[in-house]
Amino acid sequence: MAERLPQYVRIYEALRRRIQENEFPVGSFLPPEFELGDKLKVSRTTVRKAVEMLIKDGFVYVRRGVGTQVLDFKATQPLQYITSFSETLREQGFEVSYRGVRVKTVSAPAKLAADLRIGAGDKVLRIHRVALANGKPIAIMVNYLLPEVAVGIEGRIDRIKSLYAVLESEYDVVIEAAIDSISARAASAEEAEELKVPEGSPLLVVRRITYSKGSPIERADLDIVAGRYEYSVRTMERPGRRGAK
Amino acid sequence: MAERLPQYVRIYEALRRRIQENEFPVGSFLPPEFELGDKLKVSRTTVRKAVEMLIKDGFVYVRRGVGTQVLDFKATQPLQYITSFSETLREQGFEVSYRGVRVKTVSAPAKLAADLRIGAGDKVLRIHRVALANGKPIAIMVNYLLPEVAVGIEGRIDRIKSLYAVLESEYDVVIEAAIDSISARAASAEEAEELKVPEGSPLLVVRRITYSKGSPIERADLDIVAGRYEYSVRTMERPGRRGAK
DNA sequence: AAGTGGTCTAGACCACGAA
DNA sequence: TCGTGGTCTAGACCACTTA
Repeated sequence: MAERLPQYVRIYEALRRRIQENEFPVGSFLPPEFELGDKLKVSRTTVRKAVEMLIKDGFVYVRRGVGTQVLDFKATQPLQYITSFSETLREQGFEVSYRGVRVKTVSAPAKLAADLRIGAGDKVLRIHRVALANGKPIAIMVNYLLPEVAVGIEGRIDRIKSLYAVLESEYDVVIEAAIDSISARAASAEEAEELKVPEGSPLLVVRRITYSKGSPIERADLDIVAGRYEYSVRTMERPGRRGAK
Repeated sequence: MAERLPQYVRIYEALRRRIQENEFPVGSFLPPEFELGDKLKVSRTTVRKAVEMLIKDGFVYVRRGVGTQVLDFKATQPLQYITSFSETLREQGFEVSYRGVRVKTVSAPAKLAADLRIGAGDKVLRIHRVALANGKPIAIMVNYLLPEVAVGIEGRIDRIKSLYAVLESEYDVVIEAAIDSISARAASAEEAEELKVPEGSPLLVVRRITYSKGSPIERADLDIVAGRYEYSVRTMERPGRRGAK
């Protein structure tokens, strides 16, 4: 059971833990990079990779000539990673279940085909579900999967709690990136019926395309009852700027 | 007028340009890293920093033991950076203007104070505007600014096209990160009146906290008419994983 | 076996901020 | 002036893929 993680990841995790356990309180400075390198018996380059991860996750703020300062991470959660709708809800303490699961192989209409970079009319696996949080409808979820990605998944959809987790663990699919487009609209009569809300109720609409090995493998369409879910994301500045004037 | 950019940024820009100009077509491989280093007279480490930027922006996909392959970047736009609402609209070809600008110093209610990490009741500058795209109302924008951040900005709000651009260029404020929380709800009677839509129409609600030097400096509340704007974001996998089982 | 990217070293010099 | 982080070098060895 050897640790297979690179040193910089281990150092990142160690520093993060020490920050979270208040060994480095909010507002204090981390030891200088060369000193961390000496103590941990690694080069400064390796320390810097760990510090870069801390920056990306919002734990520290670095000022050249000054030092690396611990931020109030409790108020600045790291959220720039791919999030799963069902897992996010579970983390918030909801019991997530599904109702009305329908699986079908369908021909992709033009927009979907373009999103998945396949030909219009090509077959995709369509999984339609209503997600319930603590037994209450919260979203209509429709996933369109490339058929070759998860062969035979149709037969076990009912027992799946998180589609992404199953893809990663059972089908060796590593999801590397996702693009989410978020908008809002009013619920149609049909959607209102499925979600048990009045027709015309506002819905938060998330359309996600997930990528593995540089190519799209899935599109997910989520129609979420407004007020029961909030989508959060942390964005960062572009690197390599000079502020002239 | 010397270039003050680091070499890795220049190499990143050069590679990106060559990809976009089809010198490296979609699906082809970039030269190996050591070869790029030789040709450009830099170390492989520097080349790697440039390649990491290309990965983050979704231009290439790297496989160990194989090479660095060019992705279909036209379908996978880089969108993980802080975006300005008004600038995004302008890029889409809309003429953006504002109506009903109201500026006022107000006492922060509890939630706002917590978001900005100030005391409840402390003074903040409140800027309330209705944004118009091609003359048509598209969003109610309310910005709450820490008073010390942009002293005297009240008098020139009318002439400001992009708040963030003015903060960066005129007040030397560098916005380094932002956290957006996105939800949906129905328009109240008052909001409907301001936006010229029927009461109860769905709104896309974006609440953003912007950070400079590790601390919050502003909160923006956007209530956007549904269907006229789409929020897009690209998220990535966590680094440092091993898929056991 | 050969070739690729992934990690890491032990230095060096520069740019910036504070004293 | 001094100490910090920012950039960069010229190597080295490892892990993985393909043949």
